[in-house]
Amino acid sequence: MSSAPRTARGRATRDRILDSALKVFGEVGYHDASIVRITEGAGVAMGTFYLYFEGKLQVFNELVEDLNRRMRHRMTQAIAAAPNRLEAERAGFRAFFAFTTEVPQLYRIIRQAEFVSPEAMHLHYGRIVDGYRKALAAASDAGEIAPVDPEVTAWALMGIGEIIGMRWILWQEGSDGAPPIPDDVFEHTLDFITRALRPDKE
Amino acid sequence: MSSAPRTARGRATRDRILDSALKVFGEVGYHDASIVRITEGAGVAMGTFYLYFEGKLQVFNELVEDLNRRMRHRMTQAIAAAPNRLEAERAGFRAFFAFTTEVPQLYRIIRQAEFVSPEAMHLHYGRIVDGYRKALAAASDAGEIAPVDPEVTAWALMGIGEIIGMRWILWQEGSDGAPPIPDDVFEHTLDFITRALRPDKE
Amino acid sequence: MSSAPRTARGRATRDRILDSALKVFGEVGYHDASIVRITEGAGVAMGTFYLYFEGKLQVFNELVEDLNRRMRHRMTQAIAAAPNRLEAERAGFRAFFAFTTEVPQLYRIIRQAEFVSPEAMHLHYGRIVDGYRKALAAASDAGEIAPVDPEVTAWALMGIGEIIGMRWILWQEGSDGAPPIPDDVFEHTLDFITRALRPDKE
Amino acid sequence: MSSAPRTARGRATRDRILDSALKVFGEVGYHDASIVRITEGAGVAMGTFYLYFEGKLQVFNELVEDLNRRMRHRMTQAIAAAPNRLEAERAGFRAFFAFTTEVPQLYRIIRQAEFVSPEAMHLHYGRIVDGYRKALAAASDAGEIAPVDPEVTAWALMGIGEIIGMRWILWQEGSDGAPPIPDDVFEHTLDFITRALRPDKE
DNA sequence: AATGAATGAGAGTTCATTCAT
DNA sequence: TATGAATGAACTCTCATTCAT
Repeated sequence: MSSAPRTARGRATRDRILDSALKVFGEVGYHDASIVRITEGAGVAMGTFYLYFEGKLQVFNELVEDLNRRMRHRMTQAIAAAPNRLEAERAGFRAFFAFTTEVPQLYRIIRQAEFVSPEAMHLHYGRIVDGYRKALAAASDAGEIAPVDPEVTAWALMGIGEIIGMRWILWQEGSDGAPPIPDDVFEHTLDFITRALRPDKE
Repeated sequence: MSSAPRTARGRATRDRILDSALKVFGEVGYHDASIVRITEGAGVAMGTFYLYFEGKLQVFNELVEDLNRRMRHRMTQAIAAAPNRLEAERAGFRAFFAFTTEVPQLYRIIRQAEFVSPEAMHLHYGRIVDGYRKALAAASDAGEIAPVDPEVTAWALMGIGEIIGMRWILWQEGSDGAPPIPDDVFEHTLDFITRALRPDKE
Repeated sequence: MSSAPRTARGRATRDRILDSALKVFGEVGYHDASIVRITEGAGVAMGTFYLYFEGKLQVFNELVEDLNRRMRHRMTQAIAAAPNRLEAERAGFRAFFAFTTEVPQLYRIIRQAEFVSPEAMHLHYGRIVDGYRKALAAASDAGEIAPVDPEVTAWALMGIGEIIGMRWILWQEGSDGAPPIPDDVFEHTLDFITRALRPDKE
Repeated sequence: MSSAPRTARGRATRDRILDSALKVFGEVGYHDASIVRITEGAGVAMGTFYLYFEGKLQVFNELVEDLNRRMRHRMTQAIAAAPNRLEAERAGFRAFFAFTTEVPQLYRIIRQAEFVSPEAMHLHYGRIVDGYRKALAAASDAGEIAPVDPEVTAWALMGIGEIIGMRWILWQEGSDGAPPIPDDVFEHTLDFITRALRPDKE
């Protein structure tokens, strides 16, 4: 039976396992990620894994949850000071790409979740869209952006971010980690988004 | 050793296996799809599978290849008569959504390919982008659309199609198949794309 | 998934596994009986086990069922010609001890069932008692034996058979199998039973 | 290394572990009884177990030993005042059933011992039979009972007690413990025994 | 062309036991 | 005296693939 760590040592061990799981899931995928490989990466014995996690699936779900939270946190922080929606988009995408340069596994983990843990996946997208939709609705009402449908637009923007990041961050990943998104790609992406969102000139 | 079917009967068997594989991969995913399940679905014995395919991975690759070809064919056909790029986008997206309503598994199969067969995945996206990029470059040069970066724009559009279709086709899938995309979602999506692409008023 | 054998070869393999399971369960007990050991004893690979059985527990249950059926069959046959209940007891016990000399594992398997598969155990005892009770009730009514309570008496007789057989057959087991029950033990046992059952002299 | 408790506190801890072990072994059986579960039941940490016991097997043996001693003590006490063997049987069975109503686990523990610790099991049955045999031999010589074979008779009586108690005490066990044996079952059982033992009328 | 019995490496998971604290 | 984190051997079970028929 897994249980929460009761000591500082236990907490550290648990974190090392979670870190290792992120790397292994990101590298070889859920199915080819074996518990041994995860624990070896964490420098502990196999049984130790089960002191802290109920099983392979639970650690995966926890990872998705964790990444989602951290990602949204980073984006929220980045957006805070933006004077309007278009600036907010720029800051938000900047933050998103920066985050996934640090944790390129995010793309892979989410896409895997389709079969591994659909609930986790729906939660992930759902949480992002929820916030996005409200912000877009407000901006649309305020005339900061064109009168778009907030729901569809939120999904479209999310789809753009995902595929661009996948193409220019994840797929460029080398042994020394993922590169930042090229400046021109970022600008072209924002051009696209800006055109799609900016209010029509009267 | 697998080999090409020499008789009509053989061809039919092979097709039934491929059909079954599409269903099973789409339903439970590559890893949980067992050869027995695929062959049972095709109404043949397990050994028969290996008469026509070299293994599980090969059948997956063939499936991706096949879906990609059929999808592009449908889109090309649909676009043929379009008078300009914006109309072509409308027709192309219409065709794409129609195709994936028939074969919603496409979304799942492609997203799985990330780990199952990265080459197949890159080929899939690559082929689509290649055509897209050229068309966008031409349209951009011709002033039919705004002066966008063809590569980034192609990816962005693909990302939109994928996520919108996933959300409103795949995820709405019931026991009687996937529904067509709702009209308003389709229109909102095309509003978004149109705004992003239409040339600036001078 | 396990399934019934479809060919003669399959049937033979299944039987060999069942035989081996009986030996191994009887020798080291359910928990220390590993599937590998069972399959090695049957001369097949581990995976073969799962072609014919759903798991370790299922094979155990099947074994209990099988032993119970065979045992009751042997006893029923032996009793058939008995002129009265006391003779039937003699013939029945004779047959029971003969059977368990051939299959001394019976004692061990049943006693294990307490934890391994209580349902199987209840079924085992239940089936025996059912028949016994009816026979005793009839004999009691007919005045062939004393006016005993059939239920309690059935259990008592069963308890006697089990413990005497365990003591003088199972525990005497050597490498060359279990010995028959010593004649005097058998006679003493039947003396005891006879006294307990015979009608009071008027 | 385990060692005898040196303080009153240690003694109490040890007893709590033993109590918990009895419950757990009785409930889920030796193999499914985990040390954690036993220690949790005793309200101590896992490591504490090994301060007082050498291992799982040792605690099991100690339990068998303990139960055997307590059971025989209760029966000896109960029999002490009996005027003859038949009365002694009545008192002894009464005490046995009373004891196992308090500790129904006894049945389960003994039957498990077959594989867990054959020595413990033989010792258990051996000790009971030893006393029984002598008493029966004496009673037989004295003409208090029929001229039975003491050894076989001792085992037969033990077998009766075990199976009747199992059927009407252990198997009736509810969440609030085991019920006493029903009066009529007790009387029928003693009828059976009495008939089997009473001296022939001359 | 088709079958399905057989294989065995490899997976996730459990748990008695040790030992540093 | 007591703790609980850590270990790793051993377990049951799965399934892609082979091959005799």
